[in-house]
Amino acid sequence: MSNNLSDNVCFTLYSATNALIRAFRPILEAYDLTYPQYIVMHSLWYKNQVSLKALSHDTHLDSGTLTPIVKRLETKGLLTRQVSNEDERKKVISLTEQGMQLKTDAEALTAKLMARSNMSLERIELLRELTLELHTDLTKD
Amino acid sequence: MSNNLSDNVCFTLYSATNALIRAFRPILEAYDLTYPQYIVMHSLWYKNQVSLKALSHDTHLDSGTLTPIVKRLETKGLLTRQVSNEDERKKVISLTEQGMQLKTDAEALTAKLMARSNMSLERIELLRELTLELHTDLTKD
DNA sequence: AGAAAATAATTTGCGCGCAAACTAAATTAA
DNA sequence: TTAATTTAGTTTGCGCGCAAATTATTTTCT
Repeated sequence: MSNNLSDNVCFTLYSATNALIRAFRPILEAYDLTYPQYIVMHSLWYKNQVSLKALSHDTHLDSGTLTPIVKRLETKGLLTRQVSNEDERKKVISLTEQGMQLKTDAEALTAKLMARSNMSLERIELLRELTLELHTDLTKD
Repeated sequence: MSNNLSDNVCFTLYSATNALIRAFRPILEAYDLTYPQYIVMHSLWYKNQVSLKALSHDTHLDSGTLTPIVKRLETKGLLTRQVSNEDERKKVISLTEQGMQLKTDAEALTAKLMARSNMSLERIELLRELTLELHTDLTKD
């Protein structure tokens, strides 16, 4: 029977994620990005010229969440949105030259941030596996 | 060198937390609570009649986040906010009878939710320890 | 071909999460 | 004692996160 909030895995997961995004904020500010925007850029560095639907699949973010994020990145000049030729419902999201140039600098930010924590690489990798497993479990029905 | 988003512990942590809150939503809807509101109630079931400052410490939530959450819980009749007698800057947050009655039903919700995942109790406990460690690491300076 | 259903993206509404600015009360310093 | 500083809580502004409603296009059915 758990009474203290920290005995509760949901609470510790929730708190750790908030703390992580908070820790990311000042680092990402140098690139004028929020964490969700960084996720989108990261996804595009790996796989460019995708539809919003595909980007939603890759980032695990809702299309209603993604539309305004992508618009803001467009305003910053990091990507473009063009109506697809084959299917006019779709939009093709493509990195600009400027958006691609961010990659070199920004791609290693995660390692930089995690290095600040005192966790060992083994425990970080374990955390990665467990959160991936939980996400898979929770989204598979 | 990681390229795929799922290779990134920050991303898996972030996605798992979003999925968890999404999974919680329909369960908590029966109690007319959001997940952060549930955290506040849980904290008060454990330690009642606290200031906003103390509640902020216990829940790891910002005072600017907490004020509107607590106000909504007050509107629902689950708690009251009274100016402290000793220090008029402080407000004493107290559960109402209705707020206390929720406890019995709602306290076991986490277990109910986690049971839906296929993770073993050992791995859930490991995840709890790792996220607690990460949170401690990230908030200790 | 024309109607019905499905799909892609946007919009709307609401509740966070938090930095920053603000108000009011208490404490400390001069 | 009164001025300066600190502390508790609220407000404001912005960007999510997501369910639900909406618009536009494509596919499927008859």
